[in-house]
Amino acid sequence: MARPTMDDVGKRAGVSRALVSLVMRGSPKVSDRRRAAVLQAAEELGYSPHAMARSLASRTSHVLGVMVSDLHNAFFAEVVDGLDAVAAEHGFDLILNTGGRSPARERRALRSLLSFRPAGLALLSPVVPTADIGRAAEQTPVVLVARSSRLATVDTVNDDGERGIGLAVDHLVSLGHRRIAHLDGGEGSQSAPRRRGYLAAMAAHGLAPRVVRSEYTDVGGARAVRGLAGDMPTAIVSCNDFNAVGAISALEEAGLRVPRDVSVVGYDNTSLAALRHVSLTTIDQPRNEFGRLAAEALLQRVRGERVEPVRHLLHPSLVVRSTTAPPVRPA
Amino acid sequence: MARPTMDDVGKRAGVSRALVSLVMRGSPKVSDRRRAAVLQAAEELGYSPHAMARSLASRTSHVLGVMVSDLHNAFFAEVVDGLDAVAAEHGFDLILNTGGRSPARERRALRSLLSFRPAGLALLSPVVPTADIGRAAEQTPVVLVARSSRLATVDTVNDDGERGIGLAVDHLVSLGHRRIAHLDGGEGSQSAPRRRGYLAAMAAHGLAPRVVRSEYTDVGGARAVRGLAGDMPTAIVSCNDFNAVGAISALEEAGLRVPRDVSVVGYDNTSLAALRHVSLTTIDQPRNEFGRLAAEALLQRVRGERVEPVRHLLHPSLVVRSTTAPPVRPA
DNA sequence: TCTATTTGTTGGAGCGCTCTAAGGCTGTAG
DNA sequence: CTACAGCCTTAGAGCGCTCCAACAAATAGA
Repeated sequence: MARPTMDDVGKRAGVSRALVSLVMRGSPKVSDRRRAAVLQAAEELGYSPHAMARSLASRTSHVLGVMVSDLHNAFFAEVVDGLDAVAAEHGFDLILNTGGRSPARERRALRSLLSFRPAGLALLSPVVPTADIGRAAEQTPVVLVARSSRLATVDTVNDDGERGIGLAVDHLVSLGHRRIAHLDGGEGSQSAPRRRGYLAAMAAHGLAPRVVRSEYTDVGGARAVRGLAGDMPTAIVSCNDFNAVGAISALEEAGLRVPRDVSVVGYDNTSLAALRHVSLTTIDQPRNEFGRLAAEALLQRVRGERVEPVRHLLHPSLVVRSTTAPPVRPA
Repeated sequence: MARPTMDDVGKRAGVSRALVSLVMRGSPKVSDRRRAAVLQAAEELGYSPHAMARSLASRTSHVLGVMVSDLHNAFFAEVVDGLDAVAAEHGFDLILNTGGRSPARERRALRSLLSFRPAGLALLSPVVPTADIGRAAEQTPVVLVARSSRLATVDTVNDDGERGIGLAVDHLVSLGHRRIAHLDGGEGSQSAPRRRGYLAAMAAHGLAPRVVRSEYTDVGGARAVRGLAGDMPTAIVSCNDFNAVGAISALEEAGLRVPRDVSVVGYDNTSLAALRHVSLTTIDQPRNEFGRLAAEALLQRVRGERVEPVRHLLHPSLVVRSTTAPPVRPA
C-alpha cells in the first residue's frame, strides 16, 4: 500500500524530485523530452500528487470548508450542489460538516473545518453567535448563506424574502383579490422578512392585512385554515410550500375548491409544488445560484480581487401554476 | 494572518514542541502542570492544530472521501447526512465531490478525492467502470452505496428492492386484491430488481402479473394509468412515489377514487408521501442508515477489524397510509 | 546509599511536497 | 578558445506536525 512519491517518479524517470514537481504543476519551463519521461514514469507507477503535502509545502489551500445544518433539507443540499459546481470548475475541493442546528455542535464543526486551513468557508444558515463567525473570518474568508450579518469581514448571500412575498401578493391583487391572508412561519428562520413583505405589499395596495400564526409544516397550514373558518379570505399566501399544501387539503375538507373559491400561493418551489397533482403557484428561490454565488464570493477573496464585503440579495421569482385564479365574486 | 504553530505555543508555555504535540493529542503521559500551561498558551494564541500537517506527519488520515452524483437528489443527500453523522462521531471529516453521472467527471472526482489520501472512500451510485473502482480500492478502503459489485475488495450497501416490492404486493393481496399492476421504472437504476420482485411476488401468490412500462416521474405515472383505461386493475404498485402520485391524479381525473376504486402503493417514502394531502402507502428505504452503514464499513477496515468484504442488503419496510384499502368487489 | 524502574520531557529525523538560489549546459559572440 | 547569455535542472531548506530514541528526574527496591 506504500504509494509512490515524487522521489520514486524522479528516480524512475532519471530526473530530480524538483523537476517532477514542475511537471506536475504544469510548468512551461521543462523540456518536452523530460516532461514526457516524467509523465510516463508517473503513469507506470500510478503516481498522483499528495494534496495535503502539496498544500503544506506551498502554504496555499485548494479546499473550501462548508458547514450545513443538515443535508436532509433539500434547500441546503442544492446550495451545496451549487458550491461544488463552482469549486470544481476552479480546482477546489469541498470539505463538509454538519452543525445540526446546535451552537455547540456548530462550533465544533467550525473548529474542525478551520483545522484544514481552508481557502474559504461557507456557512449555510448557521446558528452560532456572530462572535464565532467573526473569529473564523479572521482566519479565512467567510461567506454566510441564508443568514445576514453586519460583520464587515464576511460576505452574505440571501434571498429577498420580503420581495418574494410581495410578488405573491401582487399576483393575487392583479387577479382581483382583496381579502388576502398570510399564514406565517412563526419563529422559523426566514419567517420575519416574509411577514414584513406581506404587510408592506398589502399596505402598498391599500388593503387590510391579516396574519395568521402558523408554521412551516402541512399540519400547521391545515390548522391555520381551520382557524379561518367563518371568515374565509379569497386568497392565502403561505410561508412555504408544505404549509400551502396543508392549507389546500383543509380547504378541500371544508368543501371549498382551490382555486375556484380560494387561491393559494406557496413559497420555495420545492419539487412538491411542481407535481401535477399539486401544481402549486409558488415563489422560487434560486437555490443552486446561492451556492454558486457563495463559492464565487470566496474565490474572489482568495484571489485577492476584493476586500470589501459583498451582500447578495437574490431576487425570488413567481411561478404561476394552478392554485391561483380570479376570485368568483370580487370582494 | 500568520497562524501560530506548535513552536509558538511551546515557546510561550516554556516547553518543547514535542510536549505540545502530546498535549494536543491528549496523551496521558504529561504532567498536569505542563498540560495546563500548554493549554493556556494555546488558548491565548488562538492555536489550533493543522489537520493536514498532522496527517502528513502521522501518515494517517481522518478524512473520508465521498462521491455523489448530485446532491439535488434527496436520496443521496440523506445518505451523506448519515455518513457524516457516523464520521463525526469518530472524529472523521468528509470531503465531498460530485460526479454528475458522467464517467469522465466521476473519474476526475475520484482522482481528486484520492489525492487527499483519505482513510476511506464512499461512492454513492457511481457510474464509472468497475475497473476504476477496483483501482481505487487498491489505494484505500472503498464502499459502494446503491450499486452492487462482485469486487472482493469493496464493501457494498444496497436496498433489497426485490423484497420491497414484495412487501407491497403482499400487503395488497392480504387486503383482497388479485388484479395488481406494476408501473415500472423503465431503464431507471433500481428498476430491474423492483420489477423482478413484483413478478416473483405475484407468482408466489399464483396471480397473473401485469407490468406496464413507465418511468420515475409523476407524468410517467399518469400516462401509464391512462394506458390502463378500459381494463383497470384494482391495485397499482408504482416504481416510486412520484410515479404513484402521478398515477393517483390520472385515476381521479378518470373519475376513480383512491383507495375506494383503486389502491396505489409508492416506493421510497419521500417527504412527499408523508404529506397529509397525499398520505401515500409506500415502501421506506432507510436512507440515513445507508450512510451510517457505509461509514461504519469503512471505519472497520480502517481499524483493521475486517478484511473480507461485507454486503449489506437493507430491508425496506412497508408504510401503510391512506391510499390502500380492500377492493370494493373482490375480483 | 546505590542501582533499577518508572515517569516526564526533549531533540532530531522525516512525512511528501514547494520554492529559492545556485548550478550545468547549450549556443552564439567576442 | 573564452565569455556570456539564455534555458533547464537540481540541491537543500523548510511547511507544521508526529514519533522515536535518548535522557533527566523522581520513585522504588535492595
